[in-house]
Amino acid sequence: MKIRSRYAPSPTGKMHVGNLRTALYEYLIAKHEGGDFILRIEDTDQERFVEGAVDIINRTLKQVGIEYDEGPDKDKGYGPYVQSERVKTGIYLKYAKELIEKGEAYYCFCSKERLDSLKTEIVEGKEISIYDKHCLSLSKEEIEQNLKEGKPYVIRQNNPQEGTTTFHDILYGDITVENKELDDMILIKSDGYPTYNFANVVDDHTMEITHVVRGNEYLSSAPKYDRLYNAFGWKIPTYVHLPLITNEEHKKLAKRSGSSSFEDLVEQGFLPEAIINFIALLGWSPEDNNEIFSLQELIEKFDYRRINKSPAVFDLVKLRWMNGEYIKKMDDERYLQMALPVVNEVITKDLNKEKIAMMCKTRIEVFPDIKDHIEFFETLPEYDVSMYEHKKMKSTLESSLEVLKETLPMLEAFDDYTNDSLYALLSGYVEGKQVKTGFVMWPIRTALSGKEMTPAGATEILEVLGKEESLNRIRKGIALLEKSIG
RNA sequence: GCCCGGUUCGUCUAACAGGACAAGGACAAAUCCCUUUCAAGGAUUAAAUAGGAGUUCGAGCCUCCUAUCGGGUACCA
Repeated sequence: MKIRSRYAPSPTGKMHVGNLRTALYEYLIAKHEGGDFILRIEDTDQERFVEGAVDIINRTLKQVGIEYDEGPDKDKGYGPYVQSERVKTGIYLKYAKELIEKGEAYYCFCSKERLDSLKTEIVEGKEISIYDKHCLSLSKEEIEQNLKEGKPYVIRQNNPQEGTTTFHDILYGDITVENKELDDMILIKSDGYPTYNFANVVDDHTMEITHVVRGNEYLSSAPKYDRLYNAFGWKIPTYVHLPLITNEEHKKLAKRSGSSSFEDLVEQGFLPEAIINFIALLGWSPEDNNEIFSLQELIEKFDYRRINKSPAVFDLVKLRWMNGEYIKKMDDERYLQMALPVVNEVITKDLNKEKIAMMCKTRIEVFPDIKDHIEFFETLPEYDVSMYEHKKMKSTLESSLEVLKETLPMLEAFDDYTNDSLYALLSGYVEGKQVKTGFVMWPIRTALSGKEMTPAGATEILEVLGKEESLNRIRKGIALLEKSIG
């Protein structure tokens, strides 16, 4: 049978990485076996609906390269694909009534006040309430009467007080619960909209969904789903409940953490393909030891039976590393396209920006990292004279001063400020002096940059800075050293 | 409270259906090589089966208890 998987987000705001992972896994499961991936918008909660959230979903999927076979704008006969539109077709009410007839559901006219009075205990700030099946005992006449009067009602699932229900999850195996633990959850709300729980079951069935991937938080309500499916006599889809993603403190990744949504990450300079790659590995691993995968490779390798069931910490450090790997592999054209804007933010002088950008390619993990690397090109920072001392280079204040003083006239007399020529020039000096290259390069680089580390060597910096600015900086270095030595 | 889950190096994880006392890989860390500084690249090191019982010839894999983390207990999804 052809796999039909679905991603069914609620348009309530940003795309949380947990949701993205769900979408990705749904997509991979389907595509791995040539199935269809469907997008369905679950907007049954009008209160939480956020304007523009659907756009975010669409944009995100597009950016990461997940294409759906069916969706709101791609009806293949199972539409509509937006639940609020499905409500208008009367589909949910129809099925709810069917359940009532079967005795698996019932009308409930209880007022909010009565419901509140049921809330007996308060544990850790949470109110515990169990519906007492009050309205189950209503007679047919009473129900008719209430309905006729237009009394607001909801439709609740009628769960038995005895026996057990077992449902099956691909990862967690069989989970059995006592039926008395199953509350009579609401299927149809008083505004006529179905609850998520009910809409989900109806839609998954009518859309012939074969595989359902969702967060762990639904594990508890899963048995109730099974009862619904069984009541209708429908085939239960394959369920895959995913472990949650936590932060470093092993707490649920909060919306506010600043890096919990796809957009946040993109804003921080992460590449969509790196994010997808990283997220795929949160709870799943391939058979071999590879870690870098394109979406296409993921499709080929993904086997949902290899999903892990323990919670995963969202490790930003590793994501940064992975992003760096992607940057290194990027072709130069695309790299420059993304790097140049950052360079331009920092460098206003007329310098070779492309060259500057390219220097950073193997040194950054995220594009904004470029800034710190290149600021010295724009302005020479104040630096401490002690920076001229370097054990490994055998560089001291005195030796640095000597090197700078001796190379200055050479550089003044030289006009071909290109890396190779400059390197040849200074190499000549190095040879004549019988010292290590670094012994000469260190003080020059220091004078040019005022930094302990730079994305390029001395001669490259000379080239980019140009003759005039370079000489100025070296003279400044000499002055600093002379003043310090006294 | 009640119900349901999870627990392998600091982190992500591997270990075929319980079978080798070096429990593998990656990130991070440390050391070394290379080097025109720092990276990159190469090499190496340290680091884990939550605790306790039990089943078994044999347990990270099975059972129970404890601890701990999480989820649910909504006219939210």
